[in-house]
Amino acid sequence: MPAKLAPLSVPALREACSQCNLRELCLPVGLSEQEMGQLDELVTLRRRVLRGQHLFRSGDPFEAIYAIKTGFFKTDVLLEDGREQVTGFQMAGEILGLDGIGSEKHACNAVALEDSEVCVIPFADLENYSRSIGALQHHFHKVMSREIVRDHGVMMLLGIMRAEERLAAFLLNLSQRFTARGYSPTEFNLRMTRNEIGSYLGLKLETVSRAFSRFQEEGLIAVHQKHIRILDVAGLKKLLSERRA
Amino acid sequence: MPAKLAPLSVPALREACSQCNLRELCLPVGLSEQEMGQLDELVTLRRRVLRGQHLFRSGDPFEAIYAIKTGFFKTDVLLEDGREQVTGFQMAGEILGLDGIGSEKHACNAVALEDSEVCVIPFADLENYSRSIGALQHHFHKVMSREIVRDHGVMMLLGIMRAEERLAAFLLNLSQRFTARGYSPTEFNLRMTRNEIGSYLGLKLETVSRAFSRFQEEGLIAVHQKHIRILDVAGLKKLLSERRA
DNA sequence: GAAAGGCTTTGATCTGCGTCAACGTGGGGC
DNA sequence: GCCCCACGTTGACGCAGATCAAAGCCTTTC
Repeated sequence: MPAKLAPLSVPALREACSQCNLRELCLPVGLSEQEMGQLDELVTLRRRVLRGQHLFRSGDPFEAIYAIKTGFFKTDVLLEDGREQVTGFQMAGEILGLDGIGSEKHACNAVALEDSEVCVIPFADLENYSRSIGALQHHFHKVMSREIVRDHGVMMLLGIMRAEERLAAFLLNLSQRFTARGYSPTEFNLRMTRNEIGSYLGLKLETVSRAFSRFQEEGLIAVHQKHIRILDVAGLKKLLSERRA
Repeated sequence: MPAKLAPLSVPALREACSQCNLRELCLPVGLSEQEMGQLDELVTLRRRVLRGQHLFRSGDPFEAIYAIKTGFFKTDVLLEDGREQVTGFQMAGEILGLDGIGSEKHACNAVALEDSEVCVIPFADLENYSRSIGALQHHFHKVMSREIVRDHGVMMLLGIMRAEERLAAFLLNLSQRFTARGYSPTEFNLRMTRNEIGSYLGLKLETVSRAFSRFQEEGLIAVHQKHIRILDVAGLKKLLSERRA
């Protein structure tokens, strides 16, 4: 875990949201042409975060939320004794930093898993704009709400599913999110290590590795290191719905 | 699990937020006298929910969020095969229904664990009011954000803590919330069954029961059925911070 | 006030995943 | 292009918590 700081800030390229190819996935969903133009004033700053660097750390003062323009992140929480819980993996178009609003400090760490770029959305500005742009206000509320629903899904993973169910749910979720971004639903590269997957799913890395091997033996997927090919989507889904003794 | 429906709606008693003794805990936190008066127009409906009844069910159309005036709730998500994950327990002053905003349908079930009363907050109205009352807007965002942080805490429980750590964290959390409401930090009645605690903590009811017994043997608490007396707060906290082989 | 049924406790046994260990492998840096 | 080291795989074994079982208790209902 590299401790280097200070990813550089770059002055805004003049385009922001209205020209962004993620506008159908990200904050501007549902805004009119003209309203989206207003967002261009809101999002005037980008920030590069190199692989392994932190976008923010738990305890940092909260000032902005971040929309991922390119790249891949994980968020995690650390216990004093060093145990780590990965709370999520985020990809392009998704929002980081919502946990910081409540206490005015970030409540988790956000680490880039590959070289990434984020749009900085100063939170006070967002609240101002969303007071005049109803669609922005409403969509922002939806984004937060979906984060809550997503978290409840993870609680189900962790609370009641067995190891292979957890991994199947994880792969199907990734597949669906890659699809929404125009990538293959069945073939992708994992950006995270087995250890990070395990931490997210409440499993040890050996268990994750064994589950991958088992899925491969059963013809559900083909794994080679971080490269995954899903061979039998229905089979993975069946794993999720069937309970066994 | 009783399936009775249709809790009755009662016309608003003319007082709502400005006279409510929960106003320092609930949505109106941080509002001026005058702004709080405006909330009285927003919250014009209460609803009684008897023990065992649902306030809403997963899939119900989302129209309002709810502030608990009196009583105690659980929220849960059910898997098709009948497995249940309790996602939270809510008490007076806390907000229910935030999960529904994103999809316009409720994403969990909310069940009263004792006879309860909630204030109905029509969501479209809340968004309107919060466009003119900045403090309301901001506080609402804080409420949602804290829900996300709370969920991350539960993910930590479920992902990396052992059974006794989970139960200790659960008791300390209840204690702290009772304290904030003016009740004893060390003596209270659980409103939920061992099974519901287990479902929340990702444990089986027998494990919960055994952990209670163990805590009692060790002099940390006194348990008699649903009645809990915490004898050694520091001891419970120590359980959380110390890692063992 | 008695019966019934849900909830809780406790014990015995089982098992899925963790732990420990050893070895394989591929990508990044010199 | 080679070496190194972080990452991944696989096997053997152990244990925390699940499962199965049985009995007692408390609350609700009529």
